[in-house]
Parts: sequence; C-alpha cells; structure tokens
Amino acid sequence: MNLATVEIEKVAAILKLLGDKTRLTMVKMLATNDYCVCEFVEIFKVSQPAISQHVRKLKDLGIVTETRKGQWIIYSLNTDSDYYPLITDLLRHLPNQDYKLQELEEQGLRISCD
Amino acid sequence: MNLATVEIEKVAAILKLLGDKTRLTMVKMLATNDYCVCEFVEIFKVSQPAISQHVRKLKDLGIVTETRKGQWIIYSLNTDSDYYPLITDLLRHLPNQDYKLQELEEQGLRISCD
DNA sequence: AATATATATAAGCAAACTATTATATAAGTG
DNA sequence: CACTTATATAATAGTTTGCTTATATATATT
Repeated sequence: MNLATVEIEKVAAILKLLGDKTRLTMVKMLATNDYCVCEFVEIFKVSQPAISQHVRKLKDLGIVTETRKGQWIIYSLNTDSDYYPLITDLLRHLPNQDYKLQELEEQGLRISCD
Repeated sequence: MNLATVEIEKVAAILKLLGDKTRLTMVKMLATNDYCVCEFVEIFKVSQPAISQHVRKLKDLGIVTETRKGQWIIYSLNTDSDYYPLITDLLRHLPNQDYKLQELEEQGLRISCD
C-alpha cells in the first residue's frame, strides 16, 4: 500500500509552523503527554499570551485539539489529523523531551486533572 | 538500532527553511534529479535572484550541494548531510513532482550537461 | 577583445512573524 | 457577589522574510 501524500502547499504550511523551536518542542512533548497553557508558560519562560498564540496556530491547522477541564484548557496532539502521519515521522528524529515534564513535577507545577 | 536524532534547534531551522513552498518543491525535485538555477527560474516563475537566494539558504544548511558544469551551477540533494534521513522521511509525504521535469523537457528547457 | 549567458550579491521595500503589555472572558472559591 | 486563576484577544513594536531591480562576476562564444 502506498503512503497517502499531502499537498505540497499544506506540508509547507505545517513545516512553517513547526519551524519554530517553541512550537516544535510543544508538539514533541504533546506526542507523549497532554499539557495546559500554564505548564507551557513555565517550561518555555515566555509570556502567557505568547503561548496562547502558539497553541492557537497549532489548533488552527488541526495539529492539536483542546478540551476544557475546569479552569484549564488541555491541549493534545490530534491523532486524527491528516497531517498526523507526517508529524509523527518528523518527531522520530527529535530527542525525547520528557525531562521537561520531570522538571515540572519536581517543581510541583504539573497540573493533575483527573 | 535507534534512529539518530537531531537537536531540536537544528530541526526547527531545517523545517523553517522547508516551510516555504518554493524551497520545499525544489528539495522534492532534487530528490530524484539535479537542477540548475535557470531551470528553477523557468519552473517557479520568479526572478533569477529569488531562486539564487533560495538555493543559497539550502546550501548554507548543507541540504544541497553545488557543482559547476561550464556556465551552469548544478544543485543536488546532499545525501551526506546529517539532515538527509529527516528530509527523505519528510519527502515521502509529498506528491511526486516529476511532471515539472516533463514540462521542462517538452518546452526544450532542460539543460543536458553530459 | 567584445558580447552573450548563467549565476551571485547588494540594496530596498512590503508583508509576515513573534514577542510584549493591556485588557477581556470564563471558571473556581470564600 | 467579590476575588483569584487560567486563558484569549487586541494593539503594537522590532525582527525576519521573500520578493524586486540594479549590478557584479564567471564562463562561453564569435
């Protein structure tokens, strides 16, 4: 069976979005865990609006989805996206970022929404 | 055996470069054939300096290499690059662009350097 | 040597990008 | 209801991008 390809314009749009260190790291992290905005703010040391703008761009292209849990909005990688196969292929080439989650937990900043 | 990963900053830099429709198409085309600047000018319908600037960026990151053949400078995909495995993985998701080469040939604009 | 062709570089400009601060909205808590 | 927390949106400023035109450089041809 052949791999489904994606129009070149769309791939260019995806890569442009992922061609930003912050967003690329976010997506790599979301491949293994869900995160809320305030966690990303801690991790990336930028303002909350900056993070909101990054995740909105990812959401606009359907790369991530959001679900509200109380006061938090939890972001997840959208495994149903047409771009998901491309994205996972990409992420394989990136080093694991789990240490960031560990740091959050050590600082007691991980949001536990159960 | 594990896949060799690439630093996240470097991957972001690669994706930023490939997040441009013109450059992404160029790289896809270079995966199967070599091209010179003047051919890209015909294909992409932009100015010659615009093409030169695109290929220079690709060359600066080591994605492509150049070899002079008489008056032409031929660009090739650099299969020795650390980024080559990532790039080929990416390109698999893009539709074949061979029709562009066919169009060049039909118009008699393909440079044959032997 | 003069001219033509292929490519590169420089300068300039409009559009896009990413951050910031200020403010609005939505949910949780006393 | 007042107050806090989490997130989004708006306005704005500095930077980067991708084109253009003009010009320089390198090779080929006559």
